[in-house]
Amino acid sequence: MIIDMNKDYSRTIPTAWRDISAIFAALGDEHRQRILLSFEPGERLNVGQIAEVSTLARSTVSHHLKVLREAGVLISEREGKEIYFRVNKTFLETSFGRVTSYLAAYL
Amino acid sequence: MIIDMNKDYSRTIPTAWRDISAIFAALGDEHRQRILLSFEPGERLNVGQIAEVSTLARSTVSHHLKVLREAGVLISEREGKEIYFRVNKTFLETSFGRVTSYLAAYL
DNA sequence: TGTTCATGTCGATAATCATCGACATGTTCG
DNA sequence: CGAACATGTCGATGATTATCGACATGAACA
Repeated sequence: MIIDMNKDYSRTIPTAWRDISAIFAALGDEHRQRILLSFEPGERLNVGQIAEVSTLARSTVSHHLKVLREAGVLISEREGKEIYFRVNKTFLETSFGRVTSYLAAYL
Repeated sequence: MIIDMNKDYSRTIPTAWRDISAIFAALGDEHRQRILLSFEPGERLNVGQIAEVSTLARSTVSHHLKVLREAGVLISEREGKEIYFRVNKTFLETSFGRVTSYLAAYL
């Protein structure tokens, strides 16, 4: 049974890292961290609310929210005129869990 | 007793996120991910060995290793002419652990 | 000491990303 | 339908980062 061969740099990134790499990239930015951390447990915030407490222009916040959503960190759902964001806690937990397991087993 | 006030964007990033934000930034890059993943458990690699399996110039690899070292992901130790890198597994485990705990408690 | 080898650093250029205001889209409601 | 509002998108500009080759540093060893 073949396990991941290390040493060959061009091999595919292991499954455990697929999701997490987008998360890393998304959360490598401080503005996006602050956006994530501005959520309270179970809370939903719309773009206006997030932009309001931010120091950035609304369109810039919108951009960061897109990055966070595409990485799976946040989930968006339209509600009338507004679009509410919430933390994808389950996804984050399983992703970090997978990475922690991979770390323990293979690094 | 005051806990972290959310909603105020300019507040300081919580302690659990201090270390991890540099890790996120460091591991947001695919080249740096591949470097990390090229280590086998307990293995130590020198710059030449890492550069050899990489597609990048040696000086570029050196740059990425610096980023990884400054983020605490890798530890370097000189041994004669060579400088060996190894994964800072303990640091990564505790950092990911803290984030997982914070995630469970506050998001 | 001087040569060789491994690595770090520097400076220039290229590539990527962040930021903004203006405009487009889509929703509500009169 | 048309006005008002919330959000997304676009294009331009500025800022940050990646990348490389050339050179500097530091260790081993004849």
